[in-house]
Amino acid sequence: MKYHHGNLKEELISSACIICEANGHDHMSLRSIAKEANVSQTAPYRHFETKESLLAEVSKRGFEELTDRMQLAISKGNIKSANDKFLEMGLAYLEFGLEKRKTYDLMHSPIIDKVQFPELLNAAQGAFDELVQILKELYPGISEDALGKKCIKFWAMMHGLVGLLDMKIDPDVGSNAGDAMSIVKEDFRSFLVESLEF
Amino acid sequence: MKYHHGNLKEELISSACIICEANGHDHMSLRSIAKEANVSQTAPYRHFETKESLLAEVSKRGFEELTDRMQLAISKGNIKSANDKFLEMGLAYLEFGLEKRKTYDLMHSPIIDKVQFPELLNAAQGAFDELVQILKELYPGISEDALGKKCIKFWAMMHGLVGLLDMKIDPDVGSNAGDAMSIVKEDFRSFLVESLEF
DNA sequence: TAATAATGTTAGCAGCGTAAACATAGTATA
DNA sequence: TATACTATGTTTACGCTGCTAACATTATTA
Repeated sequence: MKYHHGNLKEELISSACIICEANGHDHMSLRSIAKEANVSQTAPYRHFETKESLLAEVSKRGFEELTDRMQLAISKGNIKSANDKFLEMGLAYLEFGLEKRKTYDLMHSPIIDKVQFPELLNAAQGAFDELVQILKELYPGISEDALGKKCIKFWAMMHGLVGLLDMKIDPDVGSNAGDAMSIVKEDFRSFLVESLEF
Repeated sequence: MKYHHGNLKEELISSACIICEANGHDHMSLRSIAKEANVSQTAPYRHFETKESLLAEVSKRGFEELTDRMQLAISKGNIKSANDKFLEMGLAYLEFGLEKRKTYDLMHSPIIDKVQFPELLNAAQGAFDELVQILKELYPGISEDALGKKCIKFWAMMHGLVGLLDMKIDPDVGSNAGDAMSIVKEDFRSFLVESLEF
């Protein structure tokens, strides 16, 4: 057993990512992460000033993965039109939110002050910029003001939809209404198409 | 100093509401609440099984206040049309999210499993039902399916907008884009009117 | 009036984030 | 190569946390 680990920082981060998605960021302790890496409880403090800064790193990687997924979604060979790209991107966003729900929660949790972590802020901005680009493509010649509004609306709706997932609140509008997400899932494409007509 | 407090449960809840909105639910300890009520650290356990169940009560009251605000907004004397009611309700929702941001965060935090607290679930459903009612009024004769979709979209967008507030992410579409919320605030009404045409 | 239930206190556990002091290993400089 | 310096690890300890168990006091009910 050598004294120096060699790759501790990276191992702590990836462990944190796994534990965060498994247990949720609120059930994740620095000590348990250190134990899993077979180092002492305080070893992480040689690489992260606080627990929050480790969480910020996890959050940052979440935004990076989200960005990657959105880029990948619109760069598929068979996707041609801006409209299709828009749909695929929306789906990619929702899928990320569904599959990495706990990480998604961390990314939007108020416990991390993004202003204190410029790299995190940058990663979050990067994901948002993907959306801006596709909307620019979709509405060529649109005014900046109108584009800004469309971005906000679409982003807000996507974010709100993910939030609805585990709210367990039904749009109780009738006997066979079903839960919110099933409605969205059933025909997400037509759902998104409608929202294009904001 | 009498042994029995007399009204401890209620005092703990209202203290918790205040501390939650002041510090955020993640910077709120049972012990500090107990101290503020001049009782021992463990006294709260005679009224709440866990800390989570006290937070559930705070969250529930948040949803009740939100519901009250939305009801109040549409019952003003000068509001007549369904369209105006819809706008006022949207404003009321956003205002609540702005003014009680920390409480709003708790209400949507994954740390409380709403399924474990039926009364909380009920309160949340109550707020959602307000929206359903107004949309029913706005679109008489609408199919249940279409109504469900409109509810989801509108709710998601409102929720997403509140979330945007402290995301510090700009829709960076130009030099004078301004931040997301200022765009919304500037002309929230026209913003909402547009989203009626989902 | 006596038993019981409700509601408070005290003491103590294990886990947490974190700071301080110290140990070891790798790196740069003389 | 010897030596200083820096990076990265450990040990110990502090105060705070949620929570449990055992006990004390008061209110209610039979």
